[in-house]
Amino acid sequence: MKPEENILFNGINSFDCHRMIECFNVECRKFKAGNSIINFSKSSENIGIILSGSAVTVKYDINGNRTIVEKLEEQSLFGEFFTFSGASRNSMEVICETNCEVMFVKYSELTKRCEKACLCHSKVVENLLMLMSEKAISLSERIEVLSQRTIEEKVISCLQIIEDKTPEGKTPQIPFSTTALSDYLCVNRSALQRELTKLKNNGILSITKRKFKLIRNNN
Amino acid sequence: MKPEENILFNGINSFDCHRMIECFNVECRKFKAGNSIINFSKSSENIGIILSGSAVTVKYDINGNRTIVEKLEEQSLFGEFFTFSGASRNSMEVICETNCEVMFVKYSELTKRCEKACLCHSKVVENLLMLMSEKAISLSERIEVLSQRTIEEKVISCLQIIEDKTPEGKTPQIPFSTTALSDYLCVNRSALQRELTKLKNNGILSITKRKFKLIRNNN
DNA sequence: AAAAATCTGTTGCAATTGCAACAATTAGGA
DNA sequence: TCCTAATTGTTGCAATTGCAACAGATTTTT
Repeated sequence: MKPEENILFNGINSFDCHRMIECFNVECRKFKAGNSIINFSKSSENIGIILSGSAVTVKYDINGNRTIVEKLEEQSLFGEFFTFSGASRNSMEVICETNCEVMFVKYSELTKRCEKACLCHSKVVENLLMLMSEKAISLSERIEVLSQRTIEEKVISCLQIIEDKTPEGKTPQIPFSTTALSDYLCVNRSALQRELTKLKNNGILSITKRKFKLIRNNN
Repeated sequence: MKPEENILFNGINSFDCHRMIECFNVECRKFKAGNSIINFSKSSENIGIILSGSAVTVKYDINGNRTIVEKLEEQSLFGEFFTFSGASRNSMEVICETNCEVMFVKYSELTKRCEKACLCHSKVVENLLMLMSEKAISLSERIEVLSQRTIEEKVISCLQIIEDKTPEGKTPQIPFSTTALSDYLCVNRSALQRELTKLKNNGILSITKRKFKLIRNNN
């Protein structure tokens, strides 16, 4: 995907885009599946945007447990919160799931005022505010899931959020393998498996591969 | 507190502040303890800032269980994520704990370009980006705590974050009662109590009222 | 196509957690 | 001040969860 097709430049014409990409010193890099894009232990000045491929933000705790903090798809932003606040969170890292193209923009470029491209500059800031909001909402959703007390409730809450986001007519789909889902839900894999089987047996859930359907009893 | 003393107007002189407050059509309102400031089920154009008092963002799940999503103190922003993304998360609400003064700014006012006050306008946007980042970080911290597998790990993780934020020389302090802490950690109160007692008996933690100290064995 | 690695699904058992019930203490209001 | 409500601290028991170990299925690599 070309940098100017990125969601950050939404609503800005091609000519202005190219001018800004130059003006902002945008840097594009490619990464191979499995490699680390960025490690938040060293604080960075950059905001990253996935142009193609997918990645995950992971965190390792002291015991070596892996937690998937967030799944990053095409058009996802990362690093922006730490960049803007100056905080540095150790042991967090962005890892490519597939080969990725990534675009980096310096924070200082985004907030500085630039006479040449002032109009579209505010549009970029507006887009950035929207992207950050959406990301924060996905963090809130994660909290909603994790705040459920039992594995069963966590699973249902998670699947319901996915279902609500799935466009009319499409089949809801879990974006993870079962193993990765257990990392996302922060529970033991086999305990998750047990609950999934139970939900299936009780007719509450049907799953084929990653596609699923929740059967609600609307009484 | 006066609107111009608000953190959103950081770094902007008093004269420009007054000009912007007028230009932005800022609205200030007072709320009584226990009342609802805003209900996110109807999407709003406003960003709110607590000028005085404290409030909580609460969420009700399908079973009617109440979860405290966030504690809002003086200078806290709320509604900004939903405002910018246009998403509407039903069943979330901001409730006053004490009497509150709240300032509302329309989203459209913040992103529009304004010839009269352009320089300080970008400063406001920069401030807003920082505030949103900090809020997102506090959401990430919540996830970090909730992603711990056991109550013991959750408590330690939570207390460590508080300790890290406490300025040199001051005693770390839990911002909740034990009962509220169990809501924040999403665990059973008496189970939390049991773990706290265990940590104390094992010499890992000392607590007096809400003030505490973690005794780490740095091997 | 064979071999290796990873993922899925299952189960017994031990550890952790939730629940309920209770007494003791503290905070808040009349 | 006294009374009431809320919070703290404790415990036995039941339910849930984590752990380990395993077999089968699937995917990836050679």
